Amino acid sequence: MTDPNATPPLTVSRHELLVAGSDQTFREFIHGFLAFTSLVESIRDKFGELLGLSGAQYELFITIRHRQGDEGISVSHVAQHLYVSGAFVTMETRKLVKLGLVEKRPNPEDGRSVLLRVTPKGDQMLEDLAVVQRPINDTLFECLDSDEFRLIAARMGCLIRSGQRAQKQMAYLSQLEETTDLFDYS
Amino acid sequence: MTDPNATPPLTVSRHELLVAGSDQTFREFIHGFLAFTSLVESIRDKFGELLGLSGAQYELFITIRHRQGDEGISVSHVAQHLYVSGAFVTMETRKLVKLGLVEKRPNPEDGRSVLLRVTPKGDQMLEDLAVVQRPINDTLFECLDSDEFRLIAARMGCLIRSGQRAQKQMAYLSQLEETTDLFDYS
DNA sequence: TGACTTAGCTAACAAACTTAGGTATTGTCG
DNA sequence: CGACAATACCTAAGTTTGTTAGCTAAGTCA
Repeated sequence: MTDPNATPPLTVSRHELLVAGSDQTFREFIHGFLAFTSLVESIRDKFGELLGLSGAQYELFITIRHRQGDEGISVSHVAQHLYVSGAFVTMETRKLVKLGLVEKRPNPEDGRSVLLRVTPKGDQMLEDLAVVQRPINDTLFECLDSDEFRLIAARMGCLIRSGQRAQKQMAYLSQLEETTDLFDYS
Repeated sequence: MTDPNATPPLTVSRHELLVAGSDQTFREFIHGFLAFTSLVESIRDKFGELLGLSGAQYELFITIRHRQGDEGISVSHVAQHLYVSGAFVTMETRKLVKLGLVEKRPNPEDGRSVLLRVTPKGDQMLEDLAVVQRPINDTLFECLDSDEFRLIAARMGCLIRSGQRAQKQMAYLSQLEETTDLFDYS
């Protein structure tokens, strides 16, 4: 028999993430974070729509521009940054190339590799879009003052690295599960 | 002819979000935020997998528990919180009901409405899962100290409200576009 | 009562991916 | 050098994750 008054077990243990010994704040924070994420994604879909792109295509597009450097970025590197399969990048990139927004050229240093770069037309489209993005982004982060924004921006790199560690840790744990069947509720 | 040395237009204008008059930090922040979001989502998919659920089902599942209160939550309210269609909630909920994790009962106060609630079996599964979540969540937010965590957690509500405003603003602007064809690059 | 709106369901479809399997190229090691 | 594994990309087929359209039942309100 489960005690209906039992406190559910904590979903975090670091004392920095507990408030009065409870993970309630953390749980609220996670749900809030996910809700905010949905909102940001729906807005990004609209940005893409203005350019005639799907949300995924738009994300691919701005990722290429952000990472292209002087020479361009390879398909596999884009896939790594977006955490999607290379095959998906190949397929969606083809559409961007067809639209004249991205160009592909062979990597002179590696015959297997292809370098992706945003075309001048693509750059122009993104510059035009900024007119729309500006007021939306201003609204989106209205809550943050200068110090708060800088703090969070400065933490992003660390958060991504810790996220990658957590992801690996999770992969290990879930592979462990496979062999022990701890969660077999069938 | 486009001047290759021209600075791209700003994607934000609030001075709080600009660093030395540039939106470079903001752009990095957005890309970092999206990358972090992908990592969190991939981890959540794994949590779901341990319970035999897809990522979307798991998200639905924990959202029902989070919002059910004493009486349960309606299909349409869940859909609103997750920003998905009611039809999708109906379909995925059916699977959770079949697995015995969620129960549906008619809303005594409204014959059209159905109330969703996590069953004791479902609660037990989520409690067992906490053992795995704890170390992963600890790793995921290693970068944040107590003050930073509390600050960000305290800002979530405001961020969601501003996100909703931005979403409406965006819907308005994009509907405006439809009639003016400002972004017709065809 | 009649006209409209809302809640939920089903079915058909579209979008956003993945996996499997192929080819060409490169790196490595006896 | 030659064999062989690994890497980069591509294509095709399938899966997951949603959506829209249209229906029924129930509530709202003049």
